Amino acid sequence: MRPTDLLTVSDVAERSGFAPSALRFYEREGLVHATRTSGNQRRYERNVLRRLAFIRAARNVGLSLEEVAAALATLPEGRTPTRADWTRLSRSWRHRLDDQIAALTKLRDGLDSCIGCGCLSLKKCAMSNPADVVADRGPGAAFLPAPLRRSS
Amino acid sequence: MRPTDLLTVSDVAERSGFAPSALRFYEREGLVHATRTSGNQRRYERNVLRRLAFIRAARNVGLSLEEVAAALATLPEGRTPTRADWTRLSRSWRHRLDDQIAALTKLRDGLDSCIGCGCLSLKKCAMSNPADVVADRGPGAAFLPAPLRRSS
DNA sequence: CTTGTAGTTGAAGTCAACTTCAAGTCAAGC
DNA sequence: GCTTGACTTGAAGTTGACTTCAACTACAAG
Repeated sequence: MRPTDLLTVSDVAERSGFAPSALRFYEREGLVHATRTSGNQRRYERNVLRRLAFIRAARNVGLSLEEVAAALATLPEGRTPTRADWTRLSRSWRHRLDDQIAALTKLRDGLDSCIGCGCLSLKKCAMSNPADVVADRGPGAAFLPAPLRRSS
Repeated sequence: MRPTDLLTVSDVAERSGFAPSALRFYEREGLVHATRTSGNQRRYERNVLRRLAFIRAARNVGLSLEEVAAALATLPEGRTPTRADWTRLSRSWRHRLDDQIAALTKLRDGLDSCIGCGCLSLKKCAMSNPADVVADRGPGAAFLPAPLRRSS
């Protein structure tokens, strides 16, 4: 589309759905990389789109940018990541999603009994204290997965 | 436990699991109410614990404080809320949880096929674009329920 | 009455994940 | 070569839900 096959920031913004400001932010945070023209404008290689797709997907799963960065850092340095590389990164999400679904399901089922009783007891109600645990705010047993958790 | 049956801020903090600072914040925001001693210290009625239980539960379901406030505002002014009042408030969460669970399940199932293909295509992959919709950032079709959504 | 713990306030800080702004520079079509 | 729109930067602002701080006051046990 351009003299070379490099993409401008607005190309990438349009194709990835991320705002240009987000792209710059991600670059500052080390999540994506861009080369520069002689005039200091960003030029992206096409593979950045896959990286951005990964980032969006990871955010949907509930990963923080920090976690995403850590995951991306495990990609091989020298070569272009293969399909298998991406698959490896995605596979761990399955677990995370299972956990999230299980937590919400438990919450919902707790709600069913809660509607029956109308109690909202702090110590007993599955909705406000879903794991049947007396609120112990230690770092240990968090009921909801991080993205859903309200810690205090 | 005290001369009257009124609770101090630390009583409530301990029993509800909310930090005193959160309790003061909730009071400023109009979510809970406290009377004052002659020396201007807060004294809570016991029913505040139920209100706080509701707040915690609502937060777990993914409601914002603003939504919680709106829900609490529908409670009757004059009388102490009945079991039926709380039940009515809780009932609407069932839907919300169902939506959240459905969204996550769809995401997970999308992941299964995604692991198979390793594509992470922006336009096609269920993980980064789970509703099979070209990213249209209008206010309309949001894939995930609000608490899970990453809007851009 | 003294002492120490618990409580009070408004203002400011925190965190994540960006967005917005101002002031200026680059690239491309005519 | 000129104009116009795209791009650059660092700094500051945004949002939600609180937490932290400093400076001060209240309450209850001894």
